[in-house]
Amino acid sequence: MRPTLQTVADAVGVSRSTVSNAYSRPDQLSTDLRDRILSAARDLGYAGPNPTARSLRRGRAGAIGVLFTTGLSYAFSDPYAVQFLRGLAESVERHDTGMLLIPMSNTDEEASARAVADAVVDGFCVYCVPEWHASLAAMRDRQLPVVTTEIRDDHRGDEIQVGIAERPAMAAAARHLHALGHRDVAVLIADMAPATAAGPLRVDSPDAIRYYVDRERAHGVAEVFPWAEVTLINAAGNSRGAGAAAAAHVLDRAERPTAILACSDVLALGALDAVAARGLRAGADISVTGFDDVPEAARAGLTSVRQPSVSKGALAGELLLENKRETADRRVLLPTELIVRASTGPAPSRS
Amino acid sequence: MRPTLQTVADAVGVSRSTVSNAYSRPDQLSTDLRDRILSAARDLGYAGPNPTARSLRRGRAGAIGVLFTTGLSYAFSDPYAVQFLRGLAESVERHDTGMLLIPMSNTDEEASARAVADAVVDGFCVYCVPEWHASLAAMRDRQLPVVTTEIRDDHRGDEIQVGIAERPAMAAAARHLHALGHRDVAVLIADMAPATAAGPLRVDSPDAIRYYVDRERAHGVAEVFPWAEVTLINAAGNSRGAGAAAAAHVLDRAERPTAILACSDVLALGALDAVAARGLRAGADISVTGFDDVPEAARAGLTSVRQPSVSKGALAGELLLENKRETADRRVLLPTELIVRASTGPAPSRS
DNA sequence: TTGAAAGCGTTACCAG
DNA sequence: CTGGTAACGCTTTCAA
Repeated sequence: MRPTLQTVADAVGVSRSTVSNAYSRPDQLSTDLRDRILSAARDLGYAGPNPTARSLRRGRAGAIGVLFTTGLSYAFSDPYAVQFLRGLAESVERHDTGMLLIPMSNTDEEASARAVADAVVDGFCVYCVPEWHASLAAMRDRQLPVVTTEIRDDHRGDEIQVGIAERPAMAAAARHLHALGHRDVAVLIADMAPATAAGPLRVDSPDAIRYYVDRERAHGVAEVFPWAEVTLINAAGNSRGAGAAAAAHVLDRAERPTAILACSDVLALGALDAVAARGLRAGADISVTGFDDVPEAARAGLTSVRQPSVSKGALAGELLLENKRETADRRVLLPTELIVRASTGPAPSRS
Repeated sequence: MRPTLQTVADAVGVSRSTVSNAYSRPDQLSTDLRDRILSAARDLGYAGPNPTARSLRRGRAGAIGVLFTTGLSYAFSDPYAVQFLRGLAESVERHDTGMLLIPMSNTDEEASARAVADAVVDGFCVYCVPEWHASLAAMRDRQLPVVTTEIRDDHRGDEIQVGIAERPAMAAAARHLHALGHRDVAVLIADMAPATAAGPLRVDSPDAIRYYVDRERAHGVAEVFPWAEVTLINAAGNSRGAGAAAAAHVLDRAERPTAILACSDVLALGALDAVAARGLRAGADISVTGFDDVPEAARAGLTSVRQPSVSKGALAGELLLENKRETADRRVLLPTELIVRASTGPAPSRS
């Protein structure tokens, strides 16, 4: 049998409490005794206080659960996600807390729900999970603090929210294109619902778009361009490849749009790939905008809507772990900014 | 106070065990009683069995800890890491297990060590952590099953190992270049130790390289080219930007090497960026090879050493969670293959 | 099909 | 500075 605190206590001839103190409160006992206990523990092969037992007793798991969609491609392949996660990791670490990754399977929602129910955590951070996913219900059942990256009007209970104003942010990009004379634009969304086909999509209103972020950003475009004249393309995934494939759908048309607004930089970078592959010049023959302003965007000269990804993650962690009481502190709107680069330019005159 | 199993049991007028069964063994009681219990639980606001308590009692944490270096850039920004992680996630999920991310801070090793000591997990997966890191000692103290992605001769205890033969894999790339007539080559390593300066590095033997993977791959190069004639460049980070900056160091020399062997694809892609930025043609003016064969490599026409990243992760998870007994099953060598693309070509004749 | 009892390994409190 | 006592919330025999 594995040695426990008791084993060590017996060996040294002290009580459990003292051994416990030797590990968790070094100042509560003489250095001498502490050393004796620690070395006895080593000799006995005691692995240190059992974290599970400690958690139970302390009433603190020492970790937060991170729910994120696996989508068609793995979420972390988006640099934006990586940055968000880094911010989250930093603040979580400062609170001596870990991150339990809970990938949301799209094929087996029940498995994910079970994972959520069994997660040894003190709270959850939800990131890009479709609102209909079974695991979200399971999460609410846990009645733990929750932070989301979506600022929603239908504020669910007391979820903490940290995010950006999606519509105006995207509208800024749309307005930029409009000012450049563009009138015929396409919007690239990532819709990662299972079994969605990539390709053009015809919906009467942005409201019909399933994912919150896609939907809101589409609304932003609709604020500037009449929705009926906008071409909506579903990339069915959030990756560079998916973006390229989706862009191909409109680039190869006889009457191609003069601009493409992508809902993420990875999609936009893919669109640029497709543009280049056809020998077209971005910013001249066709304009492309992205969203997030990831490092690659700068390198590629991509006009993009910048959002503070790292801070978003850091704040999410901070708010979740400090669990502020005042509602004002539980909803943070972060600023965005349109960064104009070479990928956008005046609309070419139609032939 | 929060309701517990007992609260529900009292309310319904049954024993704790019955309520427990209602959740964990639905077949052990009548549907009727079960429904009564579950609805009472809902009314009382009972959040379901406490995962921590359950873990303690069952002796199973239901998660594995993933140790990875944060390096200078966040580890997941390497597509290779993402693929590995995806494989790991898949097999871990199949075992109804979660993944607890434990980033290894380079600036505060003790914090990481504490995180490892407190992690509620059943085992660890170590991925790209420098061997001297304090957290590894903390991990061994836990005496839990461990899987590494390095096949080492100094086989540490009974760690499970799944990896590739690093030297021969890299030697294949070197041999390919040698056959093309290259004699003056540079090697790009990622060495992410804290406070390392990027730039050329002069070491008497690959043995002096700190990171296992860098070291072994350098050895592979040394099997083909006399080490004294190889230029070693430290990118001090594993990112595209770091690769570009590192490559610049040799590209701007009067006598630049005719080929660059990068220890990862992201570094190689960065090198290609640097090559292109100087108006040089990869595969003609200078050859570049990568390692991993991530999707971007194909897109960029990069010659690379392919390794089965996803399977590596999947196998790591599998072996860790099944915890096979026989030593033969605890060490898996995965195949690699050199994929030749346009980024390598005959060595240009020296002017 | 249900219930009673016995822990799982720790930490917190309070007395000495 | 040290030790006894009482939880923490659950699962698991085993017997009824």
